[in-house]
Amino acid sequence: MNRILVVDDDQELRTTLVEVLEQEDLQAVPAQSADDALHRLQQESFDLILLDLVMPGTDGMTAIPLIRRQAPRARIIVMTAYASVTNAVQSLQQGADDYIVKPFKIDGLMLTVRLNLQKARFCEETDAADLDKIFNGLANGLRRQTLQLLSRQGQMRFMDLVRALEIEDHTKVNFHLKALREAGFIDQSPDKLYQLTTNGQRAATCLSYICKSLQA
Amino acid sequence: MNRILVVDDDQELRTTLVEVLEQEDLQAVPAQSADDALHRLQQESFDLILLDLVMPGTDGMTAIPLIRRQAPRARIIVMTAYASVTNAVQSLQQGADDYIVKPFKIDGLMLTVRLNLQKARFCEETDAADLDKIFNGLANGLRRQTLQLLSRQGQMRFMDLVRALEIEDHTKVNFHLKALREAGFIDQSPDKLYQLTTNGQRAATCLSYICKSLQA
DNA sequence: AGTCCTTGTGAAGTTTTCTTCACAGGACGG
DNA sequence: CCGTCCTGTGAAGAAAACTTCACAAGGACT
Repeated sequence: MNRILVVDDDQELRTTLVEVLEQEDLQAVPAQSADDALHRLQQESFDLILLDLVMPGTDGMTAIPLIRRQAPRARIIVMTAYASVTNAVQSLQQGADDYIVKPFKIDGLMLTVRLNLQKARFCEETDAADLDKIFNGLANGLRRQTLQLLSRQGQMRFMDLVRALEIEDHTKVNFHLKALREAGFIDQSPDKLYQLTTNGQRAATCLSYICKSLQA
Repeated sequence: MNRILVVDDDQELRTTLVEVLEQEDLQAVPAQSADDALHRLQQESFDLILLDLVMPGTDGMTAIPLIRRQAPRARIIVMTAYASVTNAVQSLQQGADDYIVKPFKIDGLMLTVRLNLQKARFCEETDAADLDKIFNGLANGLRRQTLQLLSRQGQMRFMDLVRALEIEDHTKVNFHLKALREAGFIDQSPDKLYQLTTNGQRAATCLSYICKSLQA
């Protein structure tokens, strides 16, 4: 069952939210302040956090990155009565995942909650196994170069790839291509051209992000 | 010099923006549509992209993830005359980095541009480590868990770490800690507490970024 | 002093990954 | 038809990564 942390200083709203969520078969825990929430996060884990922005003590905006650090996986949904474009942008830049404006209809909130839980679930599924695959794919220099090449060129023939990589022994390249194929990063078009799969593109994107950030 | 791509279907605004940016010692290139922009991104690279949302052809919102894919490291700033909280949230969820409302004062725009370029630069500076080292550090599941743990907890004693990882044989953990230490990702405080180094934090950030990008 | 727990080291052994080599079928030009 | 290049497979060996084991110094507690 999904666990939700409700952070709001307004006791009435807090308990209402908890009740509503529990009616929907979700496990909800109330927290009356950001510090209370952070404290609770140290002990238990949550899938989703409903966070009020305006609170006494540590305010919600400040709390977002702190929460994010304690619970990197959790979806953070900001709730606020003082909504503005600037404020919404800032919230998301701080690391929130969604933003809803008070007062809201219960239905609207539940939709948002469900949507975010679904995204979280999708993330979990892709998680452990895929991560290993990605890192295995990216663990080798030759494979990284291959992904980058294919990402840039789109499609390539085997020997062109070998020459672009400047490897004498083509079977060595073959070995790594096989590894990439088995990891689901590349496949071959009917005419034998190698190309990235969707997952491969994803991995290449990860890679290029890291690479670029490493170049001074 | 920083390179900026200005994507707007309004010719007048487009040229004005390019002029203003060039006056500020930035290299600006105009694009009249999302497709034009994507095409240009295939050939040249940009540090920052000013993107109008409402355009004929592929609209800006749709273009965001496509641009993001071509230029994972570029800062994307959305400009729109039809601003709303919902629209801003959606833009950022799609992968934009910032959002400004038309009409804007040139000063305000420049501030936003400068701020985003600075963030981009900061990102670049933060990673000076070696790619192989990062991937070696992240190649192993146990090491990834360790980095994440330390990133969340700050400092940990050896045996607490071992127990948190649920590994029976403490020497196994020791082996990987040594690897992480030699890779420069972790070190030990005088009282033997393990903690992330600056590079380790970078690696952990990379890791969590990758996790995140798997959700997208 | 004796007994645990913590925090290690180093070597031996195992597993995984990578490289190299030997070979082979198909395409294609001459 | 012959040689050559493309595209591949599979096995054997080398190298790297990982695990396990044996052991030990230093605290802490009794």
